[in-house]
Amino acid sequence: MRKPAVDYSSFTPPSSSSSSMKNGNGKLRKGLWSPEEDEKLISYMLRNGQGCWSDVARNAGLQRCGKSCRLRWINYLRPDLKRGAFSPHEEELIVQLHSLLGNRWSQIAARLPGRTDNEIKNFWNSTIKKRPKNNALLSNTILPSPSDDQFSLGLMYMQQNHQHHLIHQSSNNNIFMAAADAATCSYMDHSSSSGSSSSPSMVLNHMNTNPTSLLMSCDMLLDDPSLVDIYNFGDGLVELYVPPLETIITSSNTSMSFNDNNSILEAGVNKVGHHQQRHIMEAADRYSCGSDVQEKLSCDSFGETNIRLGEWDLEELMRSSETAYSVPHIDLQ
DNA sequence: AAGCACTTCAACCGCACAGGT
DNA sequence: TACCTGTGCGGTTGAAGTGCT
Repeated sequence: MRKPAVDYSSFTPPSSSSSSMKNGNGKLRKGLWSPEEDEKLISYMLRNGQGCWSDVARNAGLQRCGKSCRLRWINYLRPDLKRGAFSPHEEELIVQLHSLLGNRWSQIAARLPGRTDNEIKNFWNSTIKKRPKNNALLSNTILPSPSDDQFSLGLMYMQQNHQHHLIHQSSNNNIFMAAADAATCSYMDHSSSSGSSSSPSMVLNHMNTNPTSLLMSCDMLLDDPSLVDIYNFGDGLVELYVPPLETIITSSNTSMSFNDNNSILEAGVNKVGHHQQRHIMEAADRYSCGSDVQEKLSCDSFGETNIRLGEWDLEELMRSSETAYSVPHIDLQ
């Protein structure tokens, strides 16, 4: 049941006769999409781009709800989707990301360009989940933790030597994730610029449940010139690995403008450097706590700089992560 | 060839959240 | 403040494909 590639060259935008765009009797279709429906949606999206999905359904002449159109486009028709089986690297990445993020499929998918959350979710449920536990991980790091509780306990384990508290599923978790992401990104920069041979893995350290102290921890991580020491696996130091989202994005787009409408990215340099601050802001934005981070950083403006983001060798990271610390799997079932 | 069991994956459902009124 | 609408997410379902007997 491998999905076929979509041939966009065969789609010719229909002459936009508004009367032909109207729905018929108003009865919405369900179930599998026909090639004709696909063609209508693709043509409309290529001509008009994404707008209100209800309007898309209506204006494209589809007897579908907007939600269905969105799903079809995102999961199947989008031109930038990657087709075919998951590569071993993608597979390992999914396992590692799932060990950290749990069933946050959209966040996992965001780090796998061309893959959708639905695709990854299906892949996980049909393939990886069914493997014996000791085969679930290809080489390293944390065992998959299918529940959020396990995820939380894993984090608690990571922090126990610092007498920190359990990070539980709460609004604070977004900030934690932002800080964790930022720490990762910062490390990536640090590692690449210093030529460090340390494992390019994610550090979840000095993190706390309190959003403020968490952000301060993040600042500390980013400001500390001896950052690399954090990765030396001393007592209480735990290494995990999550690839920074933007480094993956830039594998296809080598530059990226931060002068968009996003006010968060208009922040500048104050307490931390450009690079580090950008990581925090981006991560914060991803985890919907941008205002908190912005307040914390109280920054100026990035200006209109197009920032070339660091390239990232996935294979190298995978090799390096073999040294990563393992967090015990805690089965709560 | 037919029937059955299993697998895959597209699509739906229900819920949460944000923004507008 | 309450309600409505749009959007996004994770869980689940069921149709279609595949393999085995």
